[in-house]
This record gives sequence, structure tokens and C-alpha cells, in this order.
Amino acid sequence: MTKIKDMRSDICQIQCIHPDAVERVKGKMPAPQILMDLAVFFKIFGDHTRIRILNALYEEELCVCDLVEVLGMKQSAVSHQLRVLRGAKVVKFRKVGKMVYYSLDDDHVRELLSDGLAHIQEDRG
Amino acid sequence: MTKIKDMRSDICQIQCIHPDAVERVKGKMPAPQILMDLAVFFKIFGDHTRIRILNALYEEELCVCDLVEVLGMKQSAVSHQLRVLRGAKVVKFRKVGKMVYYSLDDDHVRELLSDGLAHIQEDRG
DNA sequence: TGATTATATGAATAAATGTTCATATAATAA
DNA sequence: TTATTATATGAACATTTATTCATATAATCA
Repeated sequence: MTKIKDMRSDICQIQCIHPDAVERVKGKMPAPQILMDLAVFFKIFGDHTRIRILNALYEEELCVCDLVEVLGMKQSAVSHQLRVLRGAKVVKFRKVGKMVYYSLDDDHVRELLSDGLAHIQEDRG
Repeated sequence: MTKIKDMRSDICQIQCIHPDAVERVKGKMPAPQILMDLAVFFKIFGDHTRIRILNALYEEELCVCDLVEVLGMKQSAVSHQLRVLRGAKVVKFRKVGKMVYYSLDDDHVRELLSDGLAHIQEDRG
């Protein structure tokens, strides 16, 4: 005795939409590729090891072994994450002999870090 | 005929440290808990679905079914991610009848979104 | 040249995470 | 009350991801 329902389960079954609001928002959303890149970019900062590396480099340029010491982690773990950071152009590096010195890529990264920190610490006050 | 090596593999084998730099950085690093929270916070923004939800809410308040329509995703997927966003206090909500309207929690979230977007689009110019 | 040192990286493993399905809850309407 | 609608959520599954181990590369030193 149930009503006819889901006879065409391939079509959208949503009924409570505010069509005007949906259209407005759809029209203003950044392009899909931009949103994808944005998520990828934030994801870089969303890892404990990477955020610690970035905060360390926030203070000054460091070589890999310095970072290993500061973080207290395996050298390979640090190198793997440095690779991710390099790939995202969040850090830059220069070679001196067999050592490689890493630093933050630009002031934009600095700002994002301090903005994030400000937000976190604000939530505690 | 290899030299004695790794006889005490339990101790740190790093030798190239700049002790002064390491000390300076260790002294200035934010507390471990802060760094942990910071990574967790950024991780919230580091997902395609969540960043799209946030960008939609950047424009205006929307109910769940509007978001489902804007994103073109299953209702349960959207609800699960709204839960994550709620838990991180990145969005807030109000109930009206059986509907729930979501919006960005505060201007700080707005700023982080637009800062991130600015960074992404800057890299393209 | 051979040995050592600093860093990078591939493969394997374990843990975290996002989506789906099914179902629950809660509000409203009949 | 029963049916319907809007949203939430637990469990399962698949995918991603971070770390470790082992090893490679590349620079320096003896």
C-alpha cells in the first residue's frame, strides 16, 4: 500500500530546494579546478609532520639533518614530507655541498601559517 | 671488513647538525598541542567536498538539500562532511522545522578561504 | 679509488579518511 | 496514527596517505 516511490531512482529525488539560492551560489562558485587546487593546497598544511616542518622553517632556514633533530623523526620520513612540500611549492631549497637547506617559499606561506595560528589561539582565549 | 657501525643503533646517528640553529628553532616552536590543532584545522579545508561546501556557504546560508543540489552529491555524503565542519566549528547551523540551515561560523573562516583562493590564483598569473 | 656522509626514494605496511548503503531520528502533514 | 520529508549516522568498503626499511644517489674526504 506504499505509494509509488523510487520508480525512477536514477533521477534526483530532492524536493526541498530553494532554486533561486542554488542558482545564485552555483553562479558564484569558483571554477572546479580552482576548488580542487585549493583543497590540495590546504591539505598540505593539514599534516602534523608538515606543519611542524613549516613552523620550524618559519623561524629560519634549516638543513635536512637540522629538521630531523628538531622534529625527532627518521630522516626518511622528513625527506618524504619535504618532497611533498617542495612539490606544492610551499618550501624552496638550495644545495651547499652535500647538504640541502630548506626555507619557506614566500611570505604568502608565512601569512597563512600565522593566520592559522591566530585562529587556533583565538579559539582558546 | 666493514667498519664497526650501528653497534648502538639506538642512539641518534646524526652528525651534521647546526646546534645553535636547532636550539633557536626548538625554543621558538609553538607548543606541541598548538601544532597538532593547527594541522587538524588545516586538514578540515583540505578536502574537495568540504572546500566546496565552504565556498558555497561563503556566498549565503543554505540548507542541506540546497548543498546536495549545488554539489551534486549524495545527501549522506554531504551530511557526513557537514558533521566534520560542525565539529571543527567552521560552520554553524540553525533548525527551521525539519530543515537545517548552515552558514560559515565567522569572518575568520571567510578570510582563510579568500586568502587561500588568492594564493592559488596568484600562482596562475 | 674506496669510504663516509647527507639526502632522496621505491616498496611495503599500517592507519586514516571519504563515500555509499541502509537505517534512524525528528518534524510535519494527512 | 500513519506516511512523508529532511537530515543524521553506523558500518562496510575502497582509497589515500604517512612512516619505516632498505637502498640509491651524490658530494666529500682519505
